[in-house]
Amino acid sequence: MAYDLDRIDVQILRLLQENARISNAAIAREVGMAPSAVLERIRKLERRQVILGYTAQLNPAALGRGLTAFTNVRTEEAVGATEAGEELARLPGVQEVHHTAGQDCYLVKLRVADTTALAQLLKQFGAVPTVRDTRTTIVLTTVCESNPLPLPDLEAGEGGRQA
Amino acid sequence: MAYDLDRIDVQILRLLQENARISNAAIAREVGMAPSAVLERIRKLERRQVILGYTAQLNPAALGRGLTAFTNVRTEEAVGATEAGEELARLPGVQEVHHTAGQDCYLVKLRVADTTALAQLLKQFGAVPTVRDTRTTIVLTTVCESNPLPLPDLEAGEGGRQA
DNA sequence: TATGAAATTTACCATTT
DNA sequence: AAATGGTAAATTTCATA
Repeated sequence: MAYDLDRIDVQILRLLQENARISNAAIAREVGMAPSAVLERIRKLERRQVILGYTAQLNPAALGRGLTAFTNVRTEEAVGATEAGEELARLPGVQEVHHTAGQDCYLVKLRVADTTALAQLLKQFGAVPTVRDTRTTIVLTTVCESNPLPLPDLEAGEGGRQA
Repeated sequence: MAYDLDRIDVQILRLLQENARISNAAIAREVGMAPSAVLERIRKLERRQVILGYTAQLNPAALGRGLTAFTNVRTEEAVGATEAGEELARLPGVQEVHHTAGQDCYLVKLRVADTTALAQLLKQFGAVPTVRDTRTTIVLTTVCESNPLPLPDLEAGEGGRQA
């Protein structure tokens, strides 16, 4: 159930991960197939949610969100509940919310303009029910973000055909 | 210098962030402009690095990387140095590397298959010069990832025309 | 910077193998 | 599943405003 991808699927994924705006025809040339066949594979990958979507990577600093931070949010939620996390995720500037093992904690990735905006956002965190406290780590420099996901390198099939 | 974007640029960015594979023509229809004008704006946004690229969002679990973790890596580097971070960033499975304030620390986002693969990757971290120790937090569930970056809502210009 | 027209390329769909 | 072929649509360049 995990992945029934063949070599061509992986090639297509690699190309799309590298440049999501590449044309179908260009993909077809790269993989040595007819464009219609490539299109059908892409549609299938989308349908099976191997591809979740396509997005432009925007420069946060150019858009007035030059400050990145990670905040650990401790809550008093029941075990396994994620209501607080979902509420945090709705606040503008919150980019990721992960529920972590260890303490009853969320790890939240933030994009804000400056420390003033950070303070305002953290204040909003405090207003979310069950939030007990927060601990924030400010990012000084980002060495790398959005490294590509390593793709399996298959010689041929991988277990079988695709559905 | 930060952003000389007008309302139409922001509209274009919003559409591309939502679906990077949207056609030029569709963008043009949405913003009420000729496709050629939209194309030129996109090229300019790319040139000015407001748009950094376009990427497919892939499902890590479907690609055999169902385990997400964040690792704090403490190093003995000189202040401001990022060689260790750059080396960490080259290891397959490392998706982000941020240099953080507070301790001499990197915060690293990982995508691995399972705890065995995690152990192997952390062992590689230990082999990087100046790395002193690591502390890893495992993600149980991800409430949200890749929330869109909030875009400025401009009524008209914002300071002036674009370069 | 925007438009509109023209040439090229692409996407899409029905059909065949 | 993949290729083919035909039509509509989109991309891109360029002249012009």
